[in-house]
Amino acid sequence: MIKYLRVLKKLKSFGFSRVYSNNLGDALGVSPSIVRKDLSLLQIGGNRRGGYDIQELIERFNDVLGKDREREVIIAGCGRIGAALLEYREFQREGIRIRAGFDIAPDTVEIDTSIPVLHINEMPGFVGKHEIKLGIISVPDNAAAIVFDKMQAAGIRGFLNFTSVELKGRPDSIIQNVNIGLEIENLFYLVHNRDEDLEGQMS
Amino acid sequence: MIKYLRVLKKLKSFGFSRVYSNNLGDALGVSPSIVRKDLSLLQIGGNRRGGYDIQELIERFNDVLGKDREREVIIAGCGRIGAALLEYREFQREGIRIRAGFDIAPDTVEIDTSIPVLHINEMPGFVGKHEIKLGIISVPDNAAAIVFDKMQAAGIRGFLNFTSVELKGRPDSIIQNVNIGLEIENLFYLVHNRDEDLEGQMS
DNA sequence: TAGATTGTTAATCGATTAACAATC
DNA sequence: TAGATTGTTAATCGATTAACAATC
Repeated sequence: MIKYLRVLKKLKSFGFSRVYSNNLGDALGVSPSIVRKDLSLLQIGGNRRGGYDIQELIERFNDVLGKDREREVIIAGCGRIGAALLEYREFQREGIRIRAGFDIAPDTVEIDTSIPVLHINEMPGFVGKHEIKLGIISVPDNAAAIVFDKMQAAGIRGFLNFTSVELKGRPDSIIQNVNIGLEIENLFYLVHNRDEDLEGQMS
Repeated sequence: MIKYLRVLKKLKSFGFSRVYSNNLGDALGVSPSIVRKDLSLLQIGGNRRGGYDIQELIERFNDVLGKDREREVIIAGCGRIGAALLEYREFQREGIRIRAGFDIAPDTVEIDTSIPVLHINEMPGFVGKHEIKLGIISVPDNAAAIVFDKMQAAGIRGFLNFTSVELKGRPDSIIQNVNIGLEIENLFYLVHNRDEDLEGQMS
């Protein structure tokens, strides 16, 4: 999805103006068929000879992805990971704005940024007032469930969960897990069983 | 995969000794059929009346996942993210050991841990000497490719990539991407298009 | 026109699920 | 034995790929 946009922008910056399902697929690591299907799904027509117009694609993707809307997020838990995210430049570059960080001990958080760090109790009010819809959870595991509930009650509907707690939310909440420990465990497994070729099928 | 082990340990800590494909599936969020298939793939037999023996499953999973082997990893790039990972407790708890961090300016890295932070030039020697097979890449995007190449040349075969650069490696290297920006972008998209119900199919 | 690429349909593939005989 | 659960096969579902007519 967003990968399309990145590739398209890169292509544009290289001076291309049109692209074939073929090229796009290569760049994205998917088959041309999939590209064509995706694009027709977005109701973007190509030219049966000259491929697709890059500028047109970019505009349509910007539209679909809501790049023009306000894209704001808060962070709950400003420990090691949370603080690193507060200072993470990538976000600005992508047009994502971290409105605030929250912690039970905001005074102890030392970060080199102008983003305010407030007490967790102020979170619901802040979220309501600014109509924030997305939140990052980087609190200790044992606080995850409580903080999650509070965030949901405050109106947040999209969650990036850095804890290893499996959060169960309302049906209209979307939870994306980033479980670094699990990721590494899996890597160990894959690297060790690469050649042995045991069951490569299991999830 | 590793999730099985977590659930099984939890069940054990609750005092259970046997479990049904049914229960396990619920806990894992998959169907009983899948559990049965996975387990038979691992060549673990159950009892057609009493389900599976939890202890037996744990042992078998420990074996397959290589929990008993040395599980060591290095971190290249000790900036915001890298430093946070160096101090990340989850790893120890899971039996993963970070042997060292590497940076172009190791002196400037301030971390509250006994893990050594060395100059990136020492990385190949260190990796070779200790036979490290896994590495985390948390350098700036523009250094990603070079560092990746060096790591591969040094013998690392499993990578956790925190940059937004698409790394292309040898066929026997395994690269796992953790792209936080992309994750968030996707969340924005999902939250906004949840109800509108535009194409929920695209990758 | 001839050549090339789209848009779309049909075929393939793989993974999930249902179902049920085997059996503890 | 009767009841319940496994192990496995067949059916279903969805996603990917192949293929090709439409057409620029």
